[in-house]
Amino acid sequence: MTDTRFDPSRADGRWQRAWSEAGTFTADSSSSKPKSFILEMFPYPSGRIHMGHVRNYTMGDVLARYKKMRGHEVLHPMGWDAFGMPAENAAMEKKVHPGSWTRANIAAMKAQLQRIGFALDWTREFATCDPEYYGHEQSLFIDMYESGLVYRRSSEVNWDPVDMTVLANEQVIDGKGWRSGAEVEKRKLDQWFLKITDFAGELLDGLGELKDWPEKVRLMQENWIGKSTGLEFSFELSNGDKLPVYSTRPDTIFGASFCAVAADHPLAQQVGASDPAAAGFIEECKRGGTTAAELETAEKLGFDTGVTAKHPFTGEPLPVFIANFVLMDYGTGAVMGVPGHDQRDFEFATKYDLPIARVVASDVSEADAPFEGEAATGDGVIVNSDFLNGMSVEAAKAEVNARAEAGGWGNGTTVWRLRDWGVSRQRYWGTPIPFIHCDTCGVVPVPKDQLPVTLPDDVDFETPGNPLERHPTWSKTACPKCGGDARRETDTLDTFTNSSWYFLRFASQPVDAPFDAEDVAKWMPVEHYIGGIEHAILHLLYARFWTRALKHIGKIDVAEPFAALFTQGMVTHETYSLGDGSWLSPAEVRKDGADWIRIEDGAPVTAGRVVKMSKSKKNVVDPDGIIDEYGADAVRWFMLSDSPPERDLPWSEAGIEGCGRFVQRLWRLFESVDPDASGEDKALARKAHQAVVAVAEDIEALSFNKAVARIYELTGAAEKAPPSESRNFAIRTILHLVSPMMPHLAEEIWLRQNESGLIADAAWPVHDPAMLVEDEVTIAVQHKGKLRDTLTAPKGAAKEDLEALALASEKVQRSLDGAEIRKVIVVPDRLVNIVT
RNA sequence: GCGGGUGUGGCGGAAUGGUAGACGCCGGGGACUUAAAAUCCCCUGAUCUUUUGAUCGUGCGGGUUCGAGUCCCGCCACCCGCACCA
Repeated sequence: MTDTRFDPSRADGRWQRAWSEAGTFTADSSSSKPKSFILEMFPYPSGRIHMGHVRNYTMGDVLARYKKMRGHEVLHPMGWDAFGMPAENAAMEKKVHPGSWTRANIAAMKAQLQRIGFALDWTREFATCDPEYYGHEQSLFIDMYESGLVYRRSSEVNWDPVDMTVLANEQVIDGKGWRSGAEVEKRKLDQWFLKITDFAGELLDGLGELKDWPEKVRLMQENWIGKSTGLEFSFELSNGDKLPVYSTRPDTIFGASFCAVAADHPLAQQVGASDPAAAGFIEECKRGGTTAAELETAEKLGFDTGVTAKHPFTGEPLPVFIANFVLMDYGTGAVMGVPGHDQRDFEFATKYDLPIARVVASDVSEADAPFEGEAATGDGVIVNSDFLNGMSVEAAKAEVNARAEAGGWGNGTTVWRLRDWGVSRQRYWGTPIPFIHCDTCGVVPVPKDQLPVTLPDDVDFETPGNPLERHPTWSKTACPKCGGDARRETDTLDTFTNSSWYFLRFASQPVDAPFDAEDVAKWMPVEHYIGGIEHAILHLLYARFWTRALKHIGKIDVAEPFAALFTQGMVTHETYSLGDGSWLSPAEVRKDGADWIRIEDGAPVTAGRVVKMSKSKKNVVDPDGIIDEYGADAVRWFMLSDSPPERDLPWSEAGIEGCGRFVQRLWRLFESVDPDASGEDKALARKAHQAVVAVAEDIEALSFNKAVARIYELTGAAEKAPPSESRNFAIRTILHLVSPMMPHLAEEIWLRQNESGLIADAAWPVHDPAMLVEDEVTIAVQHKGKLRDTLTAPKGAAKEDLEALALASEKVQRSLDGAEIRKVIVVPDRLVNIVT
């Protein structure tokens, strides 16, 4: 029975069921095999799987299947990052409960993932909105609270007036909410915080050990944590108070000509209270835009408070300004202004006509060198600075720090840019914060035997704001301590907490605890974590923090959750637009000669830039339709072909067609095996052995595009070769090599070749090292640095023989044209270069 | 402004300092077919040349080297991240 075509519509489902029934990809924690935890960032159940998911999960899938073939016990799980605002928005717009909306999306997306044939352990599937999951999260949150890692304080927060919620600093982009895009306001609220700043140093130092993380991500986190060292010291003010400031350049202290405080600094508030002009200026500062463009051009503005600060060394009085460029939430919210050596201070001093002194110069003789329109921020020697004169910048810093500490007016300190993580959200669809407010006992954690604190189902989304707060009964409870009337916390946790420990729950999921430390130890850390670069800071930093925090409180013994991180590129597509600027989807247009037109009415269409697939630009291609047409294997193959995985992958109709053709090409190749063929084809056999090694190396380096190219090469060679035992061997090898990438086709062939069991359980082919070595090599012959001829020589030929062979070449002789040979360079097995 | 990345045919991209363009896509020509689809074969960086072949060619300008896409110095362009962080 010879079928001329592979029919994915029949084969795909059959094998997906076979794997599921056999439990092929169920991970066994008690296995004695080496363990591999392969993880892709779990999806938010938005409704549909998109091409970005497909690419992400295909990469992880190839790794997982490959690791299994190499004899590893593989954990490759999948779940749902199911809390979040889209569900509440859907509730408001479509009048469905966030829970049912989310569950329906999960069901649809799971079916889509299963159609692609991913080697996932579905027995460990969970959604973060499962009460079992968030109940354990509540329990961990209480543990952290009891260890002092959770605290509550009133704080000015970023309030999103459209989503009616608080946003973390990280969720404010250019002064606007990351989701709503609305201008963020400042509000004071009682908030829950996680003490990520306790771990700032650890999180920074830990980056050094993450050798298999992209340099880019490590740098982004490093900048985000933002360590700086300097001197914190106090000025004595003319009004009797002290003004603490922070500076990284105490060496320039003799160049200080003013002080400046933030608009919301206590001193500014104090002055503003009695001086309407000051109050007006403070208001103006708060109104000032915070977008990049506005900051770029914003003028440095100040308001002289009339208060002066006494210079700690010279005793000179320095004017104290309220200034629009000083930030309250960094350092002490106040700075000393050194115009000569800080660009902002320079601009400020120029505007307000303050002295600009030089205290750092390239050389002592340059002590009076004028400024050239900007501050001198470079290195040099200290000048015009009394006892610091002649010192290097570094030595002067140390000297000033020492004198400040000895004098008791300052201390060398480290300042971090990282802020504590505000996790309170005034939303419904999230993990309820498991605390109770009692008028007598204060804030009391919910006793663990009462967890989970579950969300009520009967909620109203008609009015904006937090449905939990409006619920008639939910928040009413008894205090666990005194039994009196009390109120439940109505804030829920930021969804980033859900994704901060989910990998631990994948590794181990007992009923009565978040995880079992022993099982966690078996699987963690994640060997390969794959996902988008957009999580470089938030999710990845929070997950690192939770892991360290859980280690700190003795729950686990792992410090870093992800041994290797891979950030894959996006799937992109050309964009199409009409003359009026409206976007068209790829399905609505077609090519007409050299131009694009709308199919419907032939209207001319402009093909625009190739950008990330997005609903707004309509340049999306739905995976389901493509799978219907070409089958799962063709889609998987496309995702791995051509573009290196870290770069963007441009989707193209021609590309997927090519992949579909290749699936059929392989089918025909496998069908062409003549089991009775005999004879050796050493060159082909060698190619097969080489491919086994090369494809393995490529997969391990996640260079899937190269692995794909190697398989194409071997396939081409096998197609052309006459029947032989070697050819059958090469074809069998191809079958194994493609099986992680095209698992359905591979199973189908495996069955047709009467092999037993599933190829998914088969081992990676073993290569013969002796067969990797060529016995003949092609030698390039160069003259004047250019290629003149190539010749064939036995592998390992002597230098003299190669030289003689090269000189014997007619082409080489013609190029030499009788010139005198000065030197001959011979690289064994590679080339001969003749220098004249 | 600071930090990082990328730049190679018509396109996606290969290439331990050693034959630039593997592999795929597009395109051209041919075979098979009544025809089409499918499939197979050949060609496909540029210029010159009938061919043999020659010259040029990895963003730009220098340099190191017998030999540079690869190393060094100096630029340019584009993309990404951060940004009044004292």
